[in-house]
Amino acid sequence: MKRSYHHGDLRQAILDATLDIIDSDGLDAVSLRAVARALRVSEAAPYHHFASKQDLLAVLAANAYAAFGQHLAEAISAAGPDPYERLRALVQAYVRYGLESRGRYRLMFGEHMLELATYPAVVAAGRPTRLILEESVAACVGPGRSDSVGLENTVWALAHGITSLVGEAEIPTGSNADAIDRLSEVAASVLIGGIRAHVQAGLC
Amino acid sequence: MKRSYHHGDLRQAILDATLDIIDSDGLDAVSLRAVARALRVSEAAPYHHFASKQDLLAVLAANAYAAFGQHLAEAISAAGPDPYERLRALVQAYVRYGLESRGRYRLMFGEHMLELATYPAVVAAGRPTRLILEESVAACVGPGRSDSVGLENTVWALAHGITSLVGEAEIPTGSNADAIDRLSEVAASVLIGGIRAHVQAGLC
DNA sequence: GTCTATAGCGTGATAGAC
DNA sequence: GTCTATCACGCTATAGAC
Repeated sequence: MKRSYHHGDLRQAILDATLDIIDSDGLDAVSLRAVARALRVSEAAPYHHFASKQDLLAVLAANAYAAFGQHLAEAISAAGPDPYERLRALVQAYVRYGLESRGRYRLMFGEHMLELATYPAVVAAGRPTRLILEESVAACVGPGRSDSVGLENTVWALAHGITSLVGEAEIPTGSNADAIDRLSEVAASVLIGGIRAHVQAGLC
Repeated sequence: MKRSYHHGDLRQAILDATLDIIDSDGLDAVSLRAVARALRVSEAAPYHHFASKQDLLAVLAANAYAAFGQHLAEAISAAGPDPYERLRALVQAYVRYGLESRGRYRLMFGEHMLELATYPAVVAAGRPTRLILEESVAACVGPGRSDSVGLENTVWALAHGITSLVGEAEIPTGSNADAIDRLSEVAASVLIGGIRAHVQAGLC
């Protein structure tokens, strides 16, 4: 019986269906009614598994961090031993992923996160991803340096800024992957040069 | 007669009331019905002056660029003659304004701009603001350099990234203005160091 | 414990009367 | 130029069937 969602299958089916909608039609296309329709279930059914649309998105956002973090970690590993080259690869991979999976990226870092920031589970799930950022920056500035949280946030903000502005078509690239890579490349170079100078000046 | 909106007063009243809502309750609080209620006018009345909510927001977004650009220009002027110090002031002013006027900032650079990017008037209105960015970067790299569009976008992305992440509480600052300024300061320093290195390497 | 049916309310948008 | 319906659709809560 395909539609026997009793015994807990519906919860996972809702998560899967919502992710499908996010990937195919974008984050804004998500509505609990659309999810219910896709699963041929009543409009109220999802509410027995998620108290609100926000709760559902919070779970999905928490899940999404794992895939994102793993993607970044792999890109860093493939970049070799030099910490600055690894940082460059991190920025490049961050932007690429954010634009190729725009729905999921917005799910994790979009404007609705102001409300989702109140979910401890979401915040906790995002921590490993930020740890990758921290480690990447720490590897550049060297051990024993004083806190480099400002640098980490700078790296993050730059990667997020490119992803957002290109994703919103404010920086026009015509979805040209090469143009996006070039922009990431320039940004990463500036970042690396800036961090080098910052470290040499003993500001960190 | 206070409520004689005939003869075109209503259009301006709608623009004013919407901006009031954006400033006081945020961009998400805007609805044409709320605007109509505030003006004690029927729910359908706004539609005779703006074909859709998007059209209304597009007009406001176009208007908002002027104030933002002027704010940035003033901050740059007050920073003295050194182009790098002016760039630092630009970043600082950008982030401050974006967070102090978060509703207006999202109106100009938020996620809904993907749709508004199709409005030629909006794109045109945003150009002067981007010109300020271009000139600020050009003043650093010096005249006669080849195109520095990558650097401009890098500066913009960093400023936008900080504004977004702090605004969405992803980078926690507790609305502490000093913490925000410190972050902008570090980011601007990295940016300046990176651009200097970029220029010295002859990459621009 | 799981799902359906229904209803309340807010929103964007349109048609036709004044 | 404005108003009074009216429709379609979204989120959410509640009552009740199984």
